[in-house]
Amino acid sequence: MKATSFDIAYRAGVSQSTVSRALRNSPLVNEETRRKIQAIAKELNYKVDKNARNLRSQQSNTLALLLFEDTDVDESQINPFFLSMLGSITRACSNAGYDLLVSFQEMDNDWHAEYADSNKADGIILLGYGDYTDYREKLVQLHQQGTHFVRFGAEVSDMPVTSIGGDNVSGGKQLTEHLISQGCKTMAFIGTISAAAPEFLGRYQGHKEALEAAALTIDSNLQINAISTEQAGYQATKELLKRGVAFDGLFGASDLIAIGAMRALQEAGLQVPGDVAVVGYDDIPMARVSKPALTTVKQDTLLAGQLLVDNLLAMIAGSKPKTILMPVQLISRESSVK
Amino acid sequence: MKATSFDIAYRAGVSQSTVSRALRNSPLVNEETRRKIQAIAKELNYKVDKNARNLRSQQSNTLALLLFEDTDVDESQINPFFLSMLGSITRACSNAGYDLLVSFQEMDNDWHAEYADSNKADGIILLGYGDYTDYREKLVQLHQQGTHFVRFGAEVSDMPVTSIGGDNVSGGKQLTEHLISQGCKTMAFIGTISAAAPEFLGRYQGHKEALEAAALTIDSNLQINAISTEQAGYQATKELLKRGVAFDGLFGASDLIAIGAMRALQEAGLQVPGDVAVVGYDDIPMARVSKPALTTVKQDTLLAGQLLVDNLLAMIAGSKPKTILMPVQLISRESSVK
DNA sequence: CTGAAAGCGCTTACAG
DNA sequence: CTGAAAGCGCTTACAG
Repeated sequence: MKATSFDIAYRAGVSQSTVSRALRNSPLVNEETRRKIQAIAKELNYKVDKNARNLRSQQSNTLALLLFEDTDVDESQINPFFLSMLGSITRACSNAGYDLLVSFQEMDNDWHAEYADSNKADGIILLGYGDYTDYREKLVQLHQQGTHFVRFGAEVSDMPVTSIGGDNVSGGKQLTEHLISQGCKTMAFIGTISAAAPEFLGRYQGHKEALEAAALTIDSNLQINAISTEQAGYQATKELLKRGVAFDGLFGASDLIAIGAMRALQEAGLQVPGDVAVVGYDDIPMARVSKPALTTVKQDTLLAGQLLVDNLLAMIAGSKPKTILMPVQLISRESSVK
Repeated sequence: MKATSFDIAYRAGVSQSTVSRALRNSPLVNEETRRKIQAIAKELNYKVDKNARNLRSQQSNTLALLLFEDTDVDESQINPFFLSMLGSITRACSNAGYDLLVSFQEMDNDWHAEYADSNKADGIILLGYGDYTDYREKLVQLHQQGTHFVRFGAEVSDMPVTSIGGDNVSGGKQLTEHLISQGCKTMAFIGTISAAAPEFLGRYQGHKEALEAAALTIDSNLQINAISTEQAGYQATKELLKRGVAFDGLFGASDLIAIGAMRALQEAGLQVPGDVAVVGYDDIPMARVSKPALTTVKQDTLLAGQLLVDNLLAMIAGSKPKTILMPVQLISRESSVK
């Protein structure tokens, strides 16, 4: 069957302890002995048993990635924005010699206890926008338990948590200034404005700041709540059109919302960007492909994934939680250029 | 610190063995004793240590998902088609009480030894199209080692491996028949035709069968190799246009290829579908959004993910490998309807 | 530099 | 139904 360190010890004529040391590159081993042992290990196709190692050393060398979804979203669809972070997270983990456990969670599950307490993972990465109110409570519990975790998203007030997120206020501002520069005077905003959705709230705040700076009016009739799906964006925009308040610019709080909004506008016979200029947020792959291609704000997901892992590892090693605000980048495409 | 089964035993006034049994719902425990133990466990926030359990019981209760990429693809991008399976795979795993380890691999790495030998995972799920030649060799090794694994994709000839895949021949045939029904007479095929890419090969075969059945000619000048990226589809189509051979239908071997192809056609001043009808393959989210929306073949990724997990678990439990060919579904959209 | 020994926290025959 | 004991395969003080 599977070779153990005792099998190697026997063949090498040394003790099992020495095998263990040699394989872990301990300096406490004669160079020649080490080479001999490593040769035998290779020959026998030996791999250290992770369960034994982890049990003994009391660490799992594993990180857990938990993805959250709004429960009202189609089960099969994950927000493509978070998916795009998966690549850099897995890569950063494997570079650090860590394994990555991935799981989708409903907000209301018992996930906050599951991973760290069972020694499955040394730390947790949290990804996903959901109802912040539920979420916050679990975060508090995680923190009280002393679990190491990091999350992508807006800063969590009055709690020492490592949050890495894009600068939503700046992104919202840049997009709105861009719309203004294209001549837009009356702008709609589609996306939930609530403390439960701090990302969207930040974008909306930037949006307002830009409007105020340009002395443009903010009409609450031109804002409609929507979660981050194409369908929600479509419905909200149809609802908006029903209200009969004219607008020449539309800010979708996410790309999915904006893409749904464009569909609703086009179905209503409006030209994008001619009649209404549209912008989104996230720069998901779809944004390049939609017609017209969507102007948006890009968050550097590659960097974010790397930072998430690096900071989690640092926390496990004992450093303090911190907040990182990543710069965002405006990507101008056809949907907003009049 | 963290509670152990001994802590619970002490408080409950029973032996540690009884605690273990009670928590695993063994019938060998008095109902009242069990309730008492479970209450204490809950109170202490006790979770079974996975490493200890796994070491003792010699199974990891974990599956590994390995995603492969062509090395020439942008590092940050994963084929959205495979990503869409991630959701159903994680869900199927957690329903079965298994954890899922996710990792991206380069084809040339040592992944085939990494997981099973170290007892990290009881079985492996392989996802991704890559160069089949390299791939096949590793599969043989995995099989020889007795590792349990399943893969999504075309059947592997003369090797007992569980392969679950869509019916590429049927899909290729359906799409081509659809193009013929729209009046196309001369069709281009963009996608690598090689034994190293059996998925595309199957689609091409179905394509040819449909053309032959309709007595249409197959011009090798109208086929160009391309891997599954938008960029490759774009480049190949530009190359095709340079050849100056006229065509009125274009079959992209994947949606990404087809979307790149549409861009090249449109840039060349051709109307899709007016001048050239275009079809793709996979039904990735982008296909709905592109303009014109892309006609394609949908593979049931939800079902596929579930089957992959179910069959891997069955193999671990001792059942024989098998091949499953899943039906595919034509989705007709604007890009092909003249 | 090396070996003997303890022990990580469980599960599971074995005996009662 | 319950307990005492062995043992999964390692790592790591401890002693030399």
